[in-house]
Amino acid sequence: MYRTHTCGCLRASNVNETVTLAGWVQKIRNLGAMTFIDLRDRYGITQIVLEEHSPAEARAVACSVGREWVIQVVGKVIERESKNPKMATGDIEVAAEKVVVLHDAEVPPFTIEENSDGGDDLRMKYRYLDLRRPPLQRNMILRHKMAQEIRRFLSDEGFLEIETPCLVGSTPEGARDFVVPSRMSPNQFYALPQSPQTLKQLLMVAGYDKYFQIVRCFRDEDLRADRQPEFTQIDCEMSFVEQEDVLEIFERWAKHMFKHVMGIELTEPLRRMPWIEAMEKYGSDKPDLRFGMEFSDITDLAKGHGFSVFDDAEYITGFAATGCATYTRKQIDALTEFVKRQQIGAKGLIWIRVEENGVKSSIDKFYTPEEVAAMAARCGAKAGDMVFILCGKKFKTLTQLCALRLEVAQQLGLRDPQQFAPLWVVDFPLFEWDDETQRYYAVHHPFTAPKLEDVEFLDSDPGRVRANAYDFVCNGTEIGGGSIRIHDSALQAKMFGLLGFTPEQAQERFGFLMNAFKYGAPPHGGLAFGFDRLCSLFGGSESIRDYIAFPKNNAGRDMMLDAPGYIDQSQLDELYLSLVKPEE
RNA sequence: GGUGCGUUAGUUCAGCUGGUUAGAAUACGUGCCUGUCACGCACGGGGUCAGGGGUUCGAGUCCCCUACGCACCGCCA
Repeated sequence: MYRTHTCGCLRASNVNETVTLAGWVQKIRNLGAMTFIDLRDRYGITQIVLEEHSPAEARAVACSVGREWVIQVVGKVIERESKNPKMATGDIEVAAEKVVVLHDAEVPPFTIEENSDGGDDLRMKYRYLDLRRPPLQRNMILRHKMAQEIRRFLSDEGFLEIETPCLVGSTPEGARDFVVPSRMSPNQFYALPQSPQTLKQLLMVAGYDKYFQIVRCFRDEDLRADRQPEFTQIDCEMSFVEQEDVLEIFERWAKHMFKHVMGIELTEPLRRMPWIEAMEKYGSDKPDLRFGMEFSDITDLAKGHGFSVFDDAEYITGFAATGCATYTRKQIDALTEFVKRQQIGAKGLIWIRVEENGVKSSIDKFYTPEEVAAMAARCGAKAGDMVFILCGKKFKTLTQLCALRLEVAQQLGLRDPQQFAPLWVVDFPLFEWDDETQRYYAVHHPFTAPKLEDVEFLDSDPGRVRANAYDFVCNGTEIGGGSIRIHDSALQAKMFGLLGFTPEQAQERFGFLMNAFKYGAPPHGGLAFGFDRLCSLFGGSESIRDYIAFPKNNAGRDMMLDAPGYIDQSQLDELYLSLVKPEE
């Protein structure tokens, strides 16, 4: 037997027991005649002690080991002479009688401690060492616990966990597919699923009216801190439901997760915000509601006073930055530079400083103090606040102001990861017009059902049609989203037409789904949550990499495996593939 | 496809306006030490300043290119 106990479980009540422990050497403190070894496994650290009466062989072995060696220790649990209240096992130590080296170790490239000294890339290359560290272990445990709670809740609600394939057909629209060549079908390719969307709809046709799956999805797009090329979704679908049914059950699910994972009771119903309100008040379809600073449309107040910047703008909007009247010229200039950066692209920033005795602004020469004060009042500014205003094309301006709002909130320390502000964003538009290709695209996907009351505008004004689609948003992050699907063949055919598919193209690309519907499709809908994002939300980190055991780097590479990599010519031959030189 | 920041000891970093032999902390090695737990003390080894090119009497430092890393924009139905 390698061990009788873990390194985290021994307490004063175990004193006088003879135990066997095994683990990694965290630290050796050799005081000459005495040697202390901190022995670590994922359960904790136990101090091993050797002194001059310890067996000579054990002492010799103990003095020879280094950091991260794997050793086994047999010894007696004794009460410590000097206790360590900072350690769970701090009342006891194990007086070693025998020490066995199970494996030696090279000096690790970074310290395996709570706060490592290693940089990101080094820790990624030696991910198996990074995963030994307590913070990563806590993250993996959190992820496990969350998966357990997801399964418990959904299973109790009658959902069946059903697996769908990873080798599927390529879908032309949406994200780029990862493709897999087929040896048995020369020149043909599987694709890895971007999500099991159509498969779960087929499960609804098959009568499995409550389905879920914690499932890996693949998208060959550029990465971000919150985006990996392979990621995990909590994928759910239900039959015979309307939007209200889906929101109800997954609101209970969300509250279950907050309660059982985080210990947070959410008693109030979740706020539901129409998409247009989210855009106009927060400049985003995923608003951060941990703080206020909502936007107000001041177009009517600002236009027509001879200030050409405003007069030429389609939309003028601003918000009151709480307590920022004290901002210096330098700070305002820094924020102006921030909004003018290429990624944001605003032309400039207008400000109004609101104080007890009046207002001062960057547009004082175009407006009377009363007119400036009216704009500030519209934005809800109180004495001590600073109003920031942007103008231009409506949605572009709103998006720019959103970036500023989040930046100001960051500076004010309002984006507290311990605080949670979840909500539903509802009533998304069904279509989005693309200037470049001069056609409408589905905001969500082509199976999303329009709102019944908006169907009449499908032909006359597609941009006005709202979808039965909804997102679960928390702290400025989209955690999940879904929709009621179209289950009517005629409406689905019309949708494909509006999205620019000929009936033949629609049949070729989505025929398997439309054909299935012919055999009796129930009304259905569902949603999917980003499991990695949910983990990082609960865990309090910005990056989902911290919750994935073996993540990819910025360029989509696995730095530990050094993948992707080249394959043998024989493998290529077998797959009927030949390579071309990338362009220089 | 694009923007920004970064790359100096095993590691994390400092290195000013270009100027003698590139430093600190930590880690590592050796020795001493009977109650440490960030042990202490002493000594020691450790550098292609990411790579290449340029400017200059002289480049870790300035310029250009490349590679790599991180963040972001585009992209992500």
